[in-house]
Amino acid sequence: MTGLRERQKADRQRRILKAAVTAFRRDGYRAARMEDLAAAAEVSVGTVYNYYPNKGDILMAVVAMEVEEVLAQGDALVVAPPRGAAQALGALIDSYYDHSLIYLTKEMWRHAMAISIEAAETPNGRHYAALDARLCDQVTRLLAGLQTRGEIASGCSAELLGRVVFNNLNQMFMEFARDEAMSVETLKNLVRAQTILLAGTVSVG
Amino acid sequence: MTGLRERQKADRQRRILKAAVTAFRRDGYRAARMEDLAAAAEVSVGTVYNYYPNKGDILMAVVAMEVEEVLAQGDALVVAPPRGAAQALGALIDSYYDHSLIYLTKEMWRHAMAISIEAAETPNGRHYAALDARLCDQVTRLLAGLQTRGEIASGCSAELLGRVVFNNLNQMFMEFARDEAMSVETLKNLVRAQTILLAGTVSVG
DNA sequence: CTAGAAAGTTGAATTGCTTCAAAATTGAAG
DNA sequence: CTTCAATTTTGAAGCAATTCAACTTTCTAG
Repeated sequence: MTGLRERQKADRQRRILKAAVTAFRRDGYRAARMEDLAAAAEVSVGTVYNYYPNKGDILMAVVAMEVEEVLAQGDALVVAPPRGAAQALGALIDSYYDHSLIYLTKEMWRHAMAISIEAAETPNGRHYAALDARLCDQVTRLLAGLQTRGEIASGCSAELLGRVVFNNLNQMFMEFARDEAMSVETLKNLVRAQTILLAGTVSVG
Repeated sequence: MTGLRERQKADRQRRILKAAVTAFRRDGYRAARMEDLAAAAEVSVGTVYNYYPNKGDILMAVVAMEVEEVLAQGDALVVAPPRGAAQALGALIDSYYDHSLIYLTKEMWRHAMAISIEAAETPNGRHYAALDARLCDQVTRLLAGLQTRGEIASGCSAELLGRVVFNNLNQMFMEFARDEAMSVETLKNLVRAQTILLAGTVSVG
């Protein structure tokens, strides 16, 4: 079943990813050289490229870890949202932001975002776009649930509103990543006010 | 006054920028090599670097051209907006999108956006952020004007709403740049619906 | 007009990501 | 235990952006 080859392969994969997270966090994504990273993982540069097609993909693997966890947390909230449109949306958005810097630094996020735009048509970019789409969908599902519970006017499309809310929180997260000095609390407060404006306009009671 | 040196300098600057626009549009930003670009401008690579600190800055110069013209057009609209919140906002946003691919291709936009995030703390990134801020401010000024004219509820902060509208149109523009297949018309229709949702919630009459 | 300083140009060297042909390792069959 | 095919690893070569020390051109003053 688990032959030597397979075990070694899994082990190397793990070592490379671990080395990458360490190096990226310590030196920054740009400054971390593929050679250093390979050395830390105790493989050659060529081997790293056997596991990941390029440097950006390694970063994307880290992003995926972060976002998958965020999505899992978010689903729990969508299933049982707090009372009130503002509370529910606020809780979801806070949970996103609170879990945004566990594996990634702002600098790493900046590069991840840059790659996702720059290389939109590559597996890289598509993967990132897919994660984004799932987050957007999650916001939309929450809004749809709130409509069902009668906490948001049912006249307006949850799709449309969800997209706008998501676009806003996403853009604000970029702002946050851009500005090393901005704290998560500041971000949360800003977006909370904006989201209340958005949801408030269509909320009931 | 205009010594030989100054004339040559201005001439080279112009030649380099022109060569860049041509090369970027023809070969794509990534594929256009600094050497080709230098050759087309009839200078050496080193000279290009004497005029622009790096490849990204050349692209940013082109972005600046595009956005400055967009801002000028927009100001005309802000001064005398059409009747009705939806009409006025729609006109402004359409004017942005209609003038987005004059000098730049989608591919160039993608790289420009990537650079602006990736290198947020460099002159490059700051310049791009400043242009963004001016666009956001323009949207806000339009909204403030509509409030004065009584076409939007004066209870809500023009700052806040302007930011949200801008974040949304900006994010949608990124989507547009990411997707080679999306037409400007599609983009305009999508954003129009979203903006009406946003403005409609606070519009009067 | 000429010498020297100032400003600008040049392209070869450097750097770091990526590729790829040769070498090494692992698994399977006899 | 060999043999050989399949898989994987390796690191040197290739490529494109960027730097920089040597070289030119332009300007200024005498």
